[in-house]
Amino acid sequence: MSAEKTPTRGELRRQAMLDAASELFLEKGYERTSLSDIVCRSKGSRSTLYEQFGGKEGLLRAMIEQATAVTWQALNSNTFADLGSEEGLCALGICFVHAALAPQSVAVFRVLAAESERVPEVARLFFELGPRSSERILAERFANSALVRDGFASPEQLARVFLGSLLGVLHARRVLGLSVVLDEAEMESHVRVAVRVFLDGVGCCRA
Amino acid sequence: MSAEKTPTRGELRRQAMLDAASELFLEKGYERTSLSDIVCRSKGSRSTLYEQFGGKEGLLRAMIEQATAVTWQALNSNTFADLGSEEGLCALGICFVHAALAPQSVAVFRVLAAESERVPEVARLFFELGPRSSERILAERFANSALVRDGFASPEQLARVFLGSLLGVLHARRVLGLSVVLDEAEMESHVRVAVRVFLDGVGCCRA
DNA sequence: TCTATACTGTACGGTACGGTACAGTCAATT
DNA sequence: AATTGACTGTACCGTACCGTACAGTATAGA
Repeated sequence: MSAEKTPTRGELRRQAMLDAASELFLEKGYERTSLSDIVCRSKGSRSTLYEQFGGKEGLLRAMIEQATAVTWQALNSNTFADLGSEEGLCALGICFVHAALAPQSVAVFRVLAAESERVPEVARLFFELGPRSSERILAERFANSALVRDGFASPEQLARVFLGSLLGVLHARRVLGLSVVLDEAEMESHVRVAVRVFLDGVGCCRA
Repeated sequence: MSAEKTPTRGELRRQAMLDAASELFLEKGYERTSLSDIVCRSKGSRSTLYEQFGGKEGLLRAMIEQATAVTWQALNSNTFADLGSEEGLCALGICFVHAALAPQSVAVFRVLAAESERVPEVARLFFELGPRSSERILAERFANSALVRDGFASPEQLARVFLGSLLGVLHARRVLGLSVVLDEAEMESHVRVAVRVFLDGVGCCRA
């Protein structure tokens, strides 16, 4: 449908190496994954790796850029027309949590947590394409919305608070490797609670 | 005042090494910090390091356990009597954000993000003494509180949502090394917004 | 002061890894 | 089938690091 040609042999090898690197970085971390591991799993060769990526760090960048693009694609391509409504916020919320907790996303986050000093521009790219993008979308909508009370909080603050409440401490759990698997229903339930709290709070209109 | 004796020479050297390791792991990450770096900065010797910690991984454990205890001490020792009120929630919130965003805490998180597979019990310890502890305190209070509407959400869900909203995406920023320094006033403002949203929401009582 | 203990400083072994070189092999195109 | 370019497999170099050994030195207690 799109302009995709049948991939050349080189493109296939490249992708196989990216996939292998992605898996291994997830399993063992960046520093503890050796080039030989990657070459071995990708069934490619050392020489090709150097031709394609120029070295270990080049492979890291390529892997992160691809994983980021793939994982957050849905969020950035979606227009999210009705962000004022509960339903609209839930839709974005579910999308956001999916993206943030996806195994690939967690893998990238782990690697960047350890290596951000060394590849700061990749860390920035990940954040901009990922969480920051959602933050911007939300802040913009909030700014033109009746949701924001005058002088109460900036749209940016509200966006941060809302997105944080969606993740709760689930992201930290995942990154630390402590998480039980979160099934679809639990996740959706969590998002609904967060959205309700955000819109109506938990204590008002009650006493 | 307490049972602290004047520390022995050994205890002093041990602490100097822990401090040096803490700084270096923060600056360069665990894998990229060599024992020689630590020995050099601590002005100690290689032999002493092995006597005290048994190796690099022992040093890692000791450093994380100490940093965790120190950083989250205020939160776990505080009783937080009035968690039903806005003021009480703000007090806990500020304490929580301080603990979570403290440089030492971020350093530990970074290391554990990369190494959690290798020292899972340390990762669990960090989480239990840190975020999980706050989650428990809150959930318990919420359970005995008028805050929780019947059938709306479990106390645990609310605690997760609330703590997440306190952090927003600030923690991720810090861990990825992207954060501008957050001054005290901004932080407090953020916490106040989060607490207000949690209690009253942002859209209710309005239309 | 004398002695036992603990810390220092340095050197070394073994290993693992990143990166390079190069000869051999395979695949696509004509 | 021939040719050209791309991929493979392996061997190798330099380096860095963990962990150990050991001789020398400072410190605390009798």
